[in-house]
Amino acid sequence: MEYNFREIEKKWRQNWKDTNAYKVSNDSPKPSFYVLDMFPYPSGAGLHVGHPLGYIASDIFSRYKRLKGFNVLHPMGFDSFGLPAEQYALETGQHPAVTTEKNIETFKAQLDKIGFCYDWSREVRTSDPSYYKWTQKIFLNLFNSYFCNTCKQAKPITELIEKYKTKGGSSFTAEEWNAFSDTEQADILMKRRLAFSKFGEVNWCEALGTVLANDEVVNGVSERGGHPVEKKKMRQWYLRITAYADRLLQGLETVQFSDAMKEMQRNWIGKSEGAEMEFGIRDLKLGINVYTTRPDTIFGVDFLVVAPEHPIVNSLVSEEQKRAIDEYLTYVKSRSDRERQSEVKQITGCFTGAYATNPFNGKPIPVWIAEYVLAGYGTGAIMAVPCGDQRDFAFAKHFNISITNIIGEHYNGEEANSTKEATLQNSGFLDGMLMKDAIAVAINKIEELGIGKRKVNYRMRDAGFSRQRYWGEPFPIIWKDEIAVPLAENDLPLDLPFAEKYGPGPNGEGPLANMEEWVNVGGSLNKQVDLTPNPSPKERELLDRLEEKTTDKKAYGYINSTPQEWINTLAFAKQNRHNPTEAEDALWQLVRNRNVGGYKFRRQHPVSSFIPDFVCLDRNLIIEIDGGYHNEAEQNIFDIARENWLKEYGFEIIRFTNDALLKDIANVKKAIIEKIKEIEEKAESSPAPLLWRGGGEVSAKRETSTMPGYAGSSWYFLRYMDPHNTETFCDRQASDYWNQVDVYIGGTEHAVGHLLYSRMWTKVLFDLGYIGFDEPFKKLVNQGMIQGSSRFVYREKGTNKFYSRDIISDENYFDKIHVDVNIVDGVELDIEEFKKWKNGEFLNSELVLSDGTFICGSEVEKMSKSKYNTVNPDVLVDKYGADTFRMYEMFLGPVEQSKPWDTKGIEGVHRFLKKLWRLFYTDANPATNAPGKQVWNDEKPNDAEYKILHKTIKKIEQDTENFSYNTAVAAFMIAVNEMADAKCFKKEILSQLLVILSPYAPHVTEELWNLLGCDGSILVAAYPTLEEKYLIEATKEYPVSINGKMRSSVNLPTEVTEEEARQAVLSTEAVTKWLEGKEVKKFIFVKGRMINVVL
RNA sequence: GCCCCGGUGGUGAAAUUGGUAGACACGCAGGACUUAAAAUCCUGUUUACAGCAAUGUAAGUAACGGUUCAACUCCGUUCCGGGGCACCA
Repeated sequence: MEYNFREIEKKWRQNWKDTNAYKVSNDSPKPSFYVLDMFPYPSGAGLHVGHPLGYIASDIFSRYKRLKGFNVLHPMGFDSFGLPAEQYALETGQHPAVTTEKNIETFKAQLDKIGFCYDWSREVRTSDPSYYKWTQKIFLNLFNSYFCNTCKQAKPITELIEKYKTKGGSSFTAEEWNAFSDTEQADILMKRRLAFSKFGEVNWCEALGTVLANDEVVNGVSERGGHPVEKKKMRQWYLRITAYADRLLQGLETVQFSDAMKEMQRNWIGKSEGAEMEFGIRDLKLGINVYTTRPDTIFGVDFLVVAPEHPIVNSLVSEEQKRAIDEYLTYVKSRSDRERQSEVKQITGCFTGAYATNPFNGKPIPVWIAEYVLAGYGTGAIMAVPCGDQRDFAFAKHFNISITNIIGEHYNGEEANSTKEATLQNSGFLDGMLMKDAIAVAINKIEELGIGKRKVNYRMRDAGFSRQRYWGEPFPIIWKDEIAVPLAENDLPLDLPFAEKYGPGPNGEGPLANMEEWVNVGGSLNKQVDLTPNPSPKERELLDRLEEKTTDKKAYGYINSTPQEWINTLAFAKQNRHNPTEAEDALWQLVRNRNVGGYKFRRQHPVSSFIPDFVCLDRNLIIEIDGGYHNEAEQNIFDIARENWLKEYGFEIIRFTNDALLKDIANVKKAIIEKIKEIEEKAESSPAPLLWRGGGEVSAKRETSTMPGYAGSSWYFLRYMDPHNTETFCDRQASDYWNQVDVYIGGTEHAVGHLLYSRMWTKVLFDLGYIGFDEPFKKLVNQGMIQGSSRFVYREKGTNKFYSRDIISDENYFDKIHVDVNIVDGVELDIEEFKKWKNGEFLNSELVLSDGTFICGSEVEKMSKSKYNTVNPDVLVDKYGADTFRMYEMFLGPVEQSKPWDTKGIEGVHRFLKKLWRLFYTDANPATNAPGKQVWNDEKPNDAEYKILHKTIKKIEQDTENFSYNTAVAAFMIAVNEMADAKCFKKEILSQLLVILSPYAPHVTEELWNLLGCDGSILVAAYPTLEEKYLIEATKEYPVSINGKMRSSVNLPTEVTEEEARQAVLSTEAVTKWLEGKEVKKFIFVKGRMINVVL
């Protein structure tokens, strides 16, 4: 009888399947334990040996915990929405649902071969409607929630609406709120929702006609095809993860992640504390807000720098600098993100001509613009302190700006010094203070003077949540006019419609936009949402008046002729708003926030089918800003006709030319105020009878984006707890029972993506009361990457001759070609296989050998099919069995460590299992055909044998708890070696050894367990209890050092006293030799450890 | 540039609170069994020097320095490798 792993493993896998051995119940008196793997994306390539590393580690831990008496949840599923399937569909026309299904089957078959203890009845797939129904539901929870800034948690948006209705908001009263139209209210609410929509920049690839995700853009060109990619503003969905920045930081204190992982998350969140303060601009009634973390350096400010994109720039530029600034702005616009990033060290900038005033010493400070200041961080403007900041220093040197030194000798004139330890000089009221102390003093002063305030900034941005893609969750959102209307819960799931083509839609929309029937819900919409317009009281009044006046609305031009036209008008207006001309922006800066006359102005706001540049609805005033083309005769006629229409609606119109406005904005302001006064004095200043809403047939469109890959993975760990629930995503009882994931195993590549998003979703669900914990993962273990070890053959350039690596002196004369690692033994090429490889591509090549062998070159690279360095676990499992494969992967080294794969050592582990087998049965003798015999027996073990066992139990427990599996495997080897040496074949010992080994090698241990005649399955055996009494030693071999160097050893009773030890040691021969003629200065005795004699 | 994590035999790697550096394997060398091969078993394997040998002496955990009776382990400086962030004020 011998270790026939193929039969054994097949037999037990079937048995475990038949008996539902891995099925886990939510109803158990045992304590719960949750071990989770990061679920895989089912790619077409299948598994390579790198994938199972983490799965094996978690499987061992699950089995161990189970033996220890826990009810262990250890599920697996698939992150099955995503880009590769869609790209594959684009190329081959195969539907992603089909390829995904196929890939999952392959994955499961491969995983099953390795013998994992997953409860497959709990499998989830993110692309399954029964799963994404709940992804959509949670999205709606996010959509219908806001972040309360006082209680720092998510709350239902209905509470906010109630507050607005009764108490108003920060910039409007309750009355005003109630008078707002639906659109206005929706816009305000959108600014608070946790999942929200706004215009944002996306990567637009004109050549591909599509929007690309960040990871599809490499160095400014598309990953596929290498086409240029530009930034484009489009409506996008976002998650307001910034609201949770602080809690995401604090939560890190409560979880066991590696320091590196925590650090990465902290960096990503990028919290910085400082102050925001205003610098007044001379001769202009303007101020520039800057953000700084070093207010202590305020007296060292030599210039201000504003981001080129900052809206204030236009108002700052002086007449003399206008040309230069325009040129610089043109230059900045011409620069791609790629250039800006790759040429960081290149210093560019331009002086605006404006001067700010240092509020503390009145010093004039030149204001510059430069691309090194980012519009998106802080206020988009900085105070530059060249003596303390290297970038500011380089800038000052480059443009010859004089540098003020406020840190004395700490500044050497050669480079900036960002120390906080210097004593301040030339710093007014801060003089003589240590910089780190001065920070608080300066902030207090700033607040006292009312020129600024303490401010915390985060580098993290809100997370983009929409993709112009097909293979993802559709948004349960319908756009009614400009308002996002959520689907009702019982209309979920909103199924992803079946697609036959996967090309992009119009205007940068995703493939779904091409499916008109699906997109246009219009009149066909019945139960989903009430799409009847709900006019505000003011609108209602206007509508009524209009109804009285006319029966033919279209004749009056009051409304668009079709709903579609109206929607187009709205969209067009929105687009205009986001692409203002220079002059428009300047005027907007002037009139926004009720800055002029206290009236609210809107820009690019539809009035019927017209979109005036600016409109004040309160005073029926329209402001038009004309570019040069308005001088042309044809345009002039149109302008007049349009004015007449608008006048008929009751509007007054004033016009300015671009140039006039930019030249003298103060004058423009005066003109507007005068006009308003004029209107106010008129008797008939009643509001204009206008409509800003479409009429006629009810119409709406579905959101055509889909959710990103991380949507489904942000909450999947909850679904495993209660996977078949049709009432809710996870029953509260189930999540209370299983609670947090106790151990989560996966790679570091998700450090700032998945791990942050799932932490945020957990916090939101916690805030809303759906679950009882606000961190999803208690402990995170990062498995290392298994790299590939590539092999190369070298072909002389321009020939068909290959040379063995060791006879090549200069690689430059050769083409280096990847060769399949599976046809190379170590570095020696299997020449026969090589000739057959790639359908005989190298059949006629000449190989120049050295000493009869052909040696390959080698290099460690990422494991990938294209590098021919992948090793398929199936092959190894076939050859050595799953138990050997599992143990070998663990034996390779610490789980967290990355290492190149090397199949060589697997023999050693396989030998170990065979040796284990021989403790039970001898091998059959093929020569004599004599079968192997049973060697195990029922004899009572002796103390020495108990000692081997319990020593091992102790070590395995420690190592397993610490995920130190490589040393655990070594401990098993030691145990088996010792038992073999001691001829310990006793059932009592062996059966316990099997139990502790079973998490590592489940198949062979189950077989032997049964052969021993033990009860039931080893999967549910009791973990042996450690009995310390067998480990107590009567004597100990104490190492003896002389002056710290190991010289000898002495056998002493364990409970020896120092004095006894001293006498014993000093009288041993080996020691007396060293003592000759010297005096013992010190005798160090560490009980149970060692002895050191100092001479 | 900044922030993490590493650096130990020919190779993968071990080493509780500082306490016998190299466990356990791979590979290699030699041997046993065998007609032979496979399988299995045994011995040796950090380096240098001395010795037939057991063994002894010296050096040794990237480099240098420090703390300590004692340092792979703690501290400082430098070098190398891996990962992350990258104009974040």
